[in-house]
Amino acid sequence: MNIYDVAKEAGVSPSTVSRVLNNKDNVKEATREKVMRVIEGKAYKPNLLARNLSVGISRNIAFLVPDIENPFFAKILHGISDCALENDYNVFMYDTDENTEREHKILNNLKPELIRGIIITPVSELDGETAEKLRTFEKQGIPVVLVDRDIKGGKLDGVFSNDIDGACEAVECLICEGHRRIAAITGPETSKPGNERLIGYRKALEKNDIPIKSEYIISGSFKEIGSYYAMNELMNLEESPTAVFSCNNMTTLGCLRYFKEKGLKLARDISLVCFDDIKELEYTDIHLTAVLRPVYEMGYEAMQLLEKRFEDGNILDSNKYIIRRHTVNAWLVKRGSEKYNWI
Amino acid sequence: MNIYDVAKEAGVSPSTVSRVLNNKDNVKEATREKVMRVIEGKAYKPNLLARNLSVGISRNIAFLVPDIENPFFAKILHGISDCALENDYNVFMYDTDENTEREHKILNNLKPELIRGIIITPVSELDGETAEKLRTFEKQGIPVVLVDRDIKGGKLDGVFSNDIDGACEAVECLICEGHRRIAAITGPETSKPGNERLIGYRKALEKNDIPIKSEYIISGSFKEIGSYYAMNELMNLEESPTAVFSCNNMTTLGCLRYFKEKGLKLARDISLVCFDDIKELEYTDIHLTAVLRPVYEMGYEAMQLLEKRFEDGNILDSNKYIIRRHTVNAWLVKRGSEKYNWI
DNA sequence: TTGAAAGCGCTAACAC
DNA sequence: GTGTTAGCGCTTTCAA
Repeated sequence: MNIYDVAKEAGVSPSTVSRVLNNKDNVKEATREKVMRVIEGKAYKPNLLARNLSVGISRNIAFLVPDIENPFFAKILHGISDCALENDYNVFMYDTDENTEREHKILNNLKPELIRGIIITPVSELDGETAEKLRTFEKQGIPVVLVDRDIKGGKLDGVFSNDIDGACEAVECLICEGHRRIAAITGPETSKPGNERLIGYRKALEKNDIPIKSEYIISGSFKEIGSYYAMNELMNLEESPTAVFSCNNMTTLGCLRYFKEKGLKLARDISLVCFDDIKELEYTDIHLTAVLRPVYEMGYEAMQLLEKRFEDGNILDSNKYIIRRHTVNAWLVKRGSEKYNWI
Repeated sequence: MNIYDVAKEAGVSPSTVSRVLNNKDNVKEATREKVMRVIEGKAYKPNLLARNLSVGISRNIAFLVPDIENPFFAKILHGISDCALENDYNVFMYDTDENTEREHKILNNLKPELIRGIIITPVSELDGETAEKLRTFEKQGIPVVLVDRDIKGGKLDGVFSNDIDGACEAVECLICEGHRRIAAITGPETSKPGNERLIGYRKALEKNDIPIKSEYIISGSFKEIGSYYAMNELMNLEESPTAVFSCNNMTTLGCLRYFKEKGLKLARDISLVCFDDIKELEYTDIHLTAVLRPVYEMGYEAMQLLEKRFEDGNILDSNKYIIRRHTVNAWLVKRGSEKYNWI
């Protein structure tokens, strides 16, 4: 059943059916109703493939995520997915596995004709190739919205969080507890989150006249295992830290693993504050003091930004191409892990 | 740039270009090379939309998931996504939010022309409408593969786990520890996992001549809050249970919440075994004894089953329509929470 | 307000 | 082996 069948049945031309289907106003009410009756009677649904081919645009968007098993990203995807559903968009999901090459491959295979826009949390901010590819998509009229992480050298739309202030607040909370030997297990410094959280850490120390010791700053690569080794290194220092700032949920797990293995008790032998929450810990003995963010909302808003870009029409047409970057605030929730000698 | 441009450039006809593009064998090697040079030189990529419209099939699949924030499903998606990427399929992700109506809506809006197949964990097994819709897709030549949960009254391909044996083993582990008053916080009995885990629970008790008390069986609806209330109800019984079998990761969190609030200590005041793991608890004081499954692999295999169905060709053509249902084994990992009066 | 016809980019049956 | 041509199902000028 296609548009010709409907036309014949309704005694009009295909173009009229098309007009009705697309809510054009230049069609007589009586005709519209006549056509609608056939459409509903036969439960006719237009073929999107054909329409997309004809018009040149689809209603699919692609989301490239570094690790869908990380609850942070699952929540982002949930937000995107909800907003997309409400506005009748479909979401392609691609897991880049925190792997730059894989990201390139996926980006290369992405068919412009199949997608209307891209939402991405890029693997690395150092990576010029991804940045280049994304800009190419923009030039082709396929807008890109970044989430959480930025890309190399370039301004693209995005939803980010104020990590500097959040991190600073977290570390100051440690300082308030009397800590002076505070270490940081960071992510890749080349990523916006990794970088900004480190800046926040530095800022807090500087503000409080605590000298920054380079041996107290170790990258855990935003991974549990990396963090575990980093923790090990830290605690083997001659003057080991009394407190740690962990830069994301994965590195936090690495810390916890280390503490557990070494029998270090949180809030007694060691203090910990971290970026991002781990909700499963709520009912355990681990009472994480953490910087929280409106994660679901970040995903939801990314999709909204993308739609705004669709509404803008083709960027190439206008010079008034406004970059939209939104930064949401993070906040600290104290639960006890910032304490020391407490128990 | 389209197939005509390539044809002109290479001095052949569009159909020859098409033949080269699709690796048909009836084209002279010299011609093929000539065409390939143009294709590569111009970095020409065929328009998938047009091809799909022409051939009538696409390389997109839809995955309908009840809750992408549940780590279990995130892992399933990861498996699906990896297998899809390897075989050059794209994955549409839809979150049904454990909501039947939403599931129907999504299924209704799914465009047959846009998808080649469906992988779904249906919200409810009681729901005839979803079952009906899925069968309609099958009839249209769009195969469906179930994951984890079954659908009402109908045999469709799927990947499941042996929940009966897994649950039984878990409960027997409690019995071994001397427990007699063992409760179960179940999921919807109308779902295969909910149902089978309950059967496993019953089987374990029967095998060990322990009478089954209906007040010991309460549904937590596979949700944290439902489980929390269920736990409350259980512990207010005159003869409250000494051990609990929790039927999934969400209900486990509900139990933990209750225990925490009431100051009940695991392995001392109460015992707990559960279905599915919560990996974040590994470094805490909660040492869950849990039934594990090869979750990632289940997702990966679901995608493989779907491809097998694609290879089968149109079901309507042949009467030898073989249903492929695979059941993976679950296994128990003891970590201590099955103990009682232990600490 | 409506219809005829060309076109979106590709495939495939048929002819040469 | 290769080219011609008629679709796939829709949109959109242009003319009426």
